[in-house]
Amino acid sequence: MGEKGETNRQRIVQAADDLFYQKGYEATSFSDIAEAVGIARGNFYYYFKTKNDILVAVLQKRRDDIRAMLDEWDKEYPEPRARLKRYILILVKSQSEIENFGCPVGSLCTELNKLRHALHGEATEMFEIFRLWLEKQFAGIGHKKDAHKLALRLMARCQGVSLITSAYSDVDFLHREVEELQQWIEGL
Amino acid sequence: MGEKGETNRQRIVQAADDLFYQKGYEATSFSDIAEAVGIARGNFYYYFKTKNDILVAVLQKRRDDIRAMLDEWDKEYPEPRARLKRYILILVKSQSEIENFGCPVGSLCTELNKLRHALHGEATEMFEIFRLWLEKQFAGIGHKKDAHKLALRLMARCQGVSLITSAYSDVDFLHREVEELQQWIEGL
DNA sequence: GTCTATATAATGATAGAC
DNA sequence: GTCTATCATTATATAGAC
Repeated sequence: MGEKGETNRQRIVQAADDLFYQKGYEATSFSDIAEAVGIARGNFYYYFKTKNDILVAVLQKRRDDIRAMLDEWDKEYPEPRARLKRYILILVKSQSEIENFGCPVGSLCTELNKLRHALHGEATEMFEIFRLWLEKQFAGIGHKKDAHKLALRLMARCQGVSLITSAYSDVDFLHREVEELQQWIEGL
Repeated sequence: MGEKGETNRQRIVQAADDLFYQKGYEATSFSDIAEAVGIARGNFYYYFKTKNDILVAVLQKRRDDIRAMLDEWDKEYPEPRARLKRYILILVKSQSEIENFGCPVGSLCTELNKLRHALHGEATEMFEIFRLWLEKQFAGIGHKKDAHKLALRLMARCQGVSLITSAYSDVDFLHREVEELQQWIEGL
């Protein structure tokens, strides 16, 4: 595997990642991905044998991306409360994507769950990475006992905001809820 | 259109409704629906010409079902606060379906939005029916000015609970959040 | 590593006998 | 109203030339 090959493989995974998010897993075909990357369908199978293999790679990449993002936040924000507020701020920073396609984590988990897909557990792992990180931050502001409950609640509230925002294409709602969530964290 | 025809048509719509919820719209084929009803694929087209036509009928039925349910609640619960608490109680009453497939309204809206489907607006109409009804109840307990904001917030929170519950298959989380939501309504 | 076929199955959809 | 047969298209997937 030389440099060129690695790069092309990465391009395929990135294109699949985007399309699974924007169109959904089922609705995305090999042709869609191949077209987005600019390679022939046949060549496609040199990198991935099945659609399942691509999903494995996409989920792996997403988990890596999430871990890298949380590491960045840990460096940038020393205070646990500031980290919690940064988490909520994803909604604002990704508002246009959320308005169009909802949350990439939540919508993929929902779809794979309905498909009774073998990789549903790997998708939920994305939530788990966030949850464990959020628990640490809640514990850090003196809610060690409630950390689990609060972490799940915060994720759920952000999921709800994402879903309603995309259903209504209403970013004003998103901003109102982010404000309220920030105040909630502030007051804990 | 005789009685038998009406009944068979209703059976098709009911089967499609269930399958769109449990498997998703894209993942459900004509064969799936025909098999569930117990009729041949060919006969199927006597009732619906396109998959789009079935979705129209399913969305129509869902909206009718929601309106009928809210009318029932209006009769059963005279107090607006009791009505709001009844709304939240859907989560508990449908807990096993939610654990397996999430919220039928939210997940269909998300999928049709990603597909850039022409009927996405009709799906969001389901949320609108709930929202208008919730607004009335919030206004009825003295939150006329905040009614819009609170209605959307309550729907979003229930969506978040449904999504996390299904991702984790964690009905304990659902019960904890329902308890918290009931207290929130109680304290308003 | 990349391409052009091509195999195979399933999909949405139609025609027409009964 | 119901069925069988069939079509066109698209999907995943493979073989093999270059």
